[in-house]
Amino acid sequence: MGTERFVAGRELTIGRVAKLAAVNVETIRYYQRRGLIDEPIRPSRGCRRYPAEIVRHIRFIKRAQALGFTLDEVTTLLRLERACSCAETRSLAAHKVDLIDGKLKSLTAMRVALADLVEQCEAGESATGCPIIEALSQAEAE
Amino acid sequence: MGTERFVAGRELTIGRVAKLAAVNVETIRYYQRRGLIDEPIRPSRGCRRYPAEIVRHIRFIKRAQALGFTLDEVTTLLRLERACSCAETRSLAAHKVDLIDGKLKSLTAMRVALADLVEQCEAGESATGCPIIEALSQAEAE
DNA sequence: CTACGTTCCGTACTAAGGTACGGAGTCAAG
DNA sequence: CTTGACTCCGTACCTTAGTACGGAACGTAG
Repeated sequence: MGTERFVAGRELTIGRVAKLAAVNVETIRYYQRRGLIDEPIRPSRGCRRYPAEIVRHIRFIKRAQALGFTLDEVTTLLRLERACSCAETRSLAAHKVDLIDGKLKSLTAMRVALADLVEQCEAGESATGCPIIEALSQAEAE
Repeated sequence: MGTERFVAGRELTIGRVAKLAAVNVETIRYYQRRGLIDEPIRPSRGCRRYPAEIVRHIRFIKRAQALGFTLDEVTTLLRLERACSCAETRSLAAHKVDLIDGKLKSLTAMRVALADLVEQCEAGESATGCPIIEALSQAEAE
């Protein structure tokens, strides 16, 4: 059964970190490989022990992702955090807002077009066939 | 008269199809592998000849993609087209609209959160550090 | 006939963000 | 000491929608 023993200094095993941060163990290893989180000093023999802080770190990454940042951008964000570069951080975030606006625009257009088709289809307005299929089949539409 | 043995000019090489449909030759081969377009009967020796119709087919696929359908869904769409299943098609499209709505919602939330942070950052409201970094670092935010 | 351009075909690679696997090593309880 | 869970590590695989590559066969203009 459970074999976790907490040594002085609240050091965690990777499994415990994974549980606390609600991610997969493999994800943590992946983040280490990508340089997103520090790899703790590994005893020449034995398992790594992580400081409790690492959990906060992983949650930082996850929150950034939830805001639409890629892991590459998170890497930058972490660098900026260390450098206390507020202006650069802001510019990165502002750029991200622009990207999101672009996505919103095209997604909205998509939504309108598709919802229109569904509505036409429901209204049975077409004499010849399914309006959705017809729209897709149009030679020059767009 | 010439070198074309059958119905002059109606049959196309893959390269011509690609040009007419504005896609890569490899894309056509890829669609064939995925079963999205019919593979023309290949002469035991020699290159395949495509009916002009295939171009309309590929454009159908591209338009469906532009509306947010994945290629798997396009496969279904093509099946529904053949089966003339208007109701099923509509249900697929309606489901897609719902998915898009979900994406729009989360993207909008993302946009609001990020734009707020950028604004706070510009206003220099934080005494302690970059509001963006701070927000990401919050232990229990959200 | 020859040269050059296409086509054919399988395989491998791309991005992004992980997940899965297998064998060996480690750890702590009983 | 044994057992069983956990960890380590590299590598392979997943998704989606293609793109790239390389050698061989084809096909057509000159």
